[in-house]
Amino acid sequence: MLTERQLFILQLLINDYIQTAEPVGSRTISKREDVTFSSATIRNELADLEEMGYIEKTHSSSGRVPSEKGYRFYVDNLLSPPVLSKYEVNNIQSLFAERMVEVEKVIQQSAGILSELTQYTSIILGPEVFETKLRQIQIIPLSKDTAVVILVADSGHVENRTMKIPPSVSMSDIEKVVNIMNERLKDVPLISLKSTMMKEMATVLKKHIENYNEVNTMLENLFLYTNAEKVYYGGKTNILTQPEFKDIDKVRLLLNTFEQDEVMYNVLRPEKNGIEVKIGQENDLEAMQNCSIVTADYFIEGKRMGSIALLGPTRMEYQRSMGILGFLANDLTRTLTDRYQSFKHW
Amino acid sequence: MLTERQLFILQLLINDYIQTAEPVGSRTISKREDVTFSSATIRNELADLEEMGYIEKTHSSSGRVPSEKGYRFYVDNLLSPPVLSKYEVNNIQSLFAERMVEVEKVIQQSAGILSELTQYTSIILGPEVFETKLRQIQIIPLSKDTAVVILVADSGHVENRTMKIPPSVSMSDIEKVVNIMNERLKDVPLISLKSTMMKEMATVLKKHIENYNEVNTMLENLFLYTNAEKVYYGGKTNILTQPEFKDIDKVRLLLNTFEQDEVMYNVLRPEKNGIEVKIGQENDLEAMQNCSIVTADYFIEGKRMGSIALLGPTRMEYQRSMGILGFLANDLTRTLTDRYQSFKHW
DNA sequence: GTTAGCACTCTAAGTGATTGAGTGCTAAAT
DNA sequence: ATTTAGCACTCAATCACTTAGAGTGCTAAC
Repeated sequence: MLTERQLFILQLLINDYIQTAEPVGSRTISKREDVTFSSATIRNELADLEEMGYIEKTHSSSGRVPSEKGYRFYVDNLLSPPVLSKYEVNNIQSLFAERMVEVEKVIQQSAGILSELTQYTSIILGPEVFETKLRQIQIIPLSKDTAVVILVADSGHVENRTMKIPPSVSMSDIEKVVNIMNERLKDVPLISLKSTMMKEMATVLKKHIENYNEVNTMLENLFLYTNAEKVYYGGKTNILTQPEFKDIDKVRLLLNTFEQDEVMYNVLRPEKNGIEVKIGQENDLEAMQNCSIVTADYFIEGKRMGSIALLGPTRMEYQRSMGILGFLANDLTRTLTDRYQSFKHW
Repeated sequence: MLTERQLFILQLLINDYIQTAEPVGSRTISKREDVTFSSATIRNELADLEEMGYIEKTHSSSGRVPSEKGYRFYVDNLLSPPVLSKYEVNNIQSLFAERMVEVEKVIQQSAGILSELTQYTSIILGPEVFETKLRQIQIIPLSKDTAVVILVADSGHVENRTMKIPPSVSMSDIEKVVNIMNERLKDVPLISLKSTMMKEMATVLKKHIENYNEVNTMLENLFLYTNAEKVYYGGKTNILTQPEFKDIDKVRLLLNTFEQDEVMYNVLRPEKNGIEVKIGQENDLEAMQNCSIVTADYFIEGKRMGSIALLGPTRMEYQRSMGILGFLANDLTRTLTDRYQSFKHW
C-alpha cells in the first residue's frame, strides 16, 4: 500500500513528466514550493515506488519515468474530476449550436474540434448501422445489365452499391422485388437486413417471381458486406509533433494502421461503459505500444451508437483529455437523441 | 551544347544517384565497364556539367548530385522509351480483367496497384463531374422538416445531401419539383446542373408552385457546392521509406497536404496533355519541394476525365514511373470508355 | 524518520585526431 | 589538343577521449 506521501510524489512526478517528456529527478521534485521534505527523502521514496513498479529509470543514473502500471494507477486513483476551461466548453458547444442536419458532418466537425483542442489525434466511429433503420430502398437502372441500389436509413445515412443484373432477370421482376422489399423491410435495422430479408421475403418472392433462384443469389451478393461503420479522423498528423514519435518507422507503422479501417474499428470497440483508458501495451497493437487511447461512447436513447476517442503518447494529458472527451460525448448524445426523436415521432 | 560524352556521363550519374541516393564521384563512374576514360577525365567533364548547372556538390569535396535542371534535362532528353516488365504488365491487366462494375472501385484498386508496383505514393483524381450526366434525382423524406436528396449519375456515381425543408413548402410541392427536375434535367452534365436548373426550370416552377421563392432558395442551397471530384490515394506512407524523408517535419507537412483535397486537386490538374513531370520547385507547394510528380490523364471518348499521378522524391525512377503510369492510364481509358459505351447505347 | 554529504554512474556535449572519398590543378603522356 | 597520372587539398564522418552535469544510492549524523 502506498503512503500519503508516496501518492503525492507519484502524482507530482507524473504531472511533471506529462508536461516535459523528460525523466524527473529528486531535485526537480524537491524544488517545488509545496514540497517540504528534502531531495534525499524523495530519493528514498522514489526507490520504493520503483520497487513497486510504478516508475522506472531509463538508465542507472537517470531520473524516473512513469511505468505503464504507474499511468494506470494515476488514471484510476489520482485524477481529480477534470475542469474544462471556458474556451473549451465554448468551442464544443458552438459546434452543436450550429445544429447541422447531416450526422456525418456533425461527426466530422467533432473530430476536428477534438484534435484542435487537444493536439492529439481524434478518432470517431460513426453511428452503428446497429440502430439505424431502413427507410427506403431504390433501384435505379444504369444500363441493360447494371443498376445502382440505394439504401436510405432513417438517420439520413445513404448507402449505395452498383450491381450487375443477370440477363435472365427482367426489369419488371426487379421492380416487383423492390416493392416487396419496401413493404416488408421498412424500419428493419440495417444490421439485420440480410437475415430478415432471407426469412421474411423467401415465400413471397417464390410466389411472384419466375427466376427465384437467380434473384435470390443476386440479393445475397448485394448484402454480402454489411458495411462496417465509418471511421473519421481529426488531426491525423498531430501525434507526429510528440517527441516520442521522432522515429520515422514508428510513424509509418502507426499511419498505416490508421488506413486499415477494420483494425481501428476493433481498437475503438470499448469493453466497458463510460470513459475508458487504454495505456500502452494494454491495446495489443504493435503500432500503438507507445500510445494511450481514451475512448467514450455516444448514445441514442440509451443505446450505444459509436465511440469517440483520443490517441496520444502514453505520456498524455489524461485528465484534460478525459474531460474534453466526456463532455463532447455527452453533447453528441444529446444532439443525436434530439434528432432521432424528431424522426421517430414524425 | 553538351558533347556526346557529357550526355553519357550525366546519364550515368543520374542513374546511379537514383539508385543509391548517394552523391556520385568520378571514381564510381570510371569503374563502370562501359566507361573507357579515366576518373580524371570524368572530373573535368563533371566540372563542366556543374558549371552548366546540371549537377551540384553537397559540399566542396563531395561527389555530384543532379540538380533540378539536371533532372529536367534527363527527363526531356535522356530517357529511352520505357519497357515494362511482364510482371508489371500482368499486374495491371489482371486488374482490368476483373471488370468491376463500380467506377470508384476500379479507381481505388488502380491506386493500390500503382503504389505497390512503384513503392511511391499514388494519387488519382476521380472522374470529373464534368462529363457524367444526371440519370435520376430522388427526394426521400426523413422527418417533417428534413429530407435526403439523391442524385444518380449515368456513371453509377451517387451523390447525396441532407436538407432542411422550410415549413412553408409542402410535400406535394416537393414531389412536383422532383418530377419536373427528372423531366427537364435528365442527361444534363452534373457540372452544369445548377445553371441549367435555374434557366430551364424557372418558368415552369413559377407556374406550378406556390411558394416559388422559398423553393428556389432551397434548391439553390442544395446545389451550392458543386462537389469537387474525389481524390484517391494508394500507399500514402510509402514515401516515408525514402531516405530524403527522414525529417519528421517534412513528413508532417506533406501528410497534412494530402488531407487537403482542394490543394491536391490543384496539384494534379495537368497543364499539358500526355504524361507530365513536375520536378521539385516546379510545383510550387512548399511541402513538395523535394518531390517530383508524374501525372497522366485518362479519358472517356477523347474527353479528359481525371488524372492519375505518382509522387516520389525528386530522385525518382522517372523512366519506370512514366512507363507504368502511361500504361495504366491507357487501360483505364479503354475500360471506362467501354463501360460508357454500354451505358450510352442502352 | 529525515537529511546532508559524498562517491559513483551514466548521458550528453564537446574536442581532437584519423580516415577516406572526393576534388582541382599541373605536368607528363598520348 | 586530349587524356591521364599524380599530388595536394578539403570536408564529412567516425572514433577515442574528456568534461560537465544531473542523477542515484548509501552512510552517518541530526
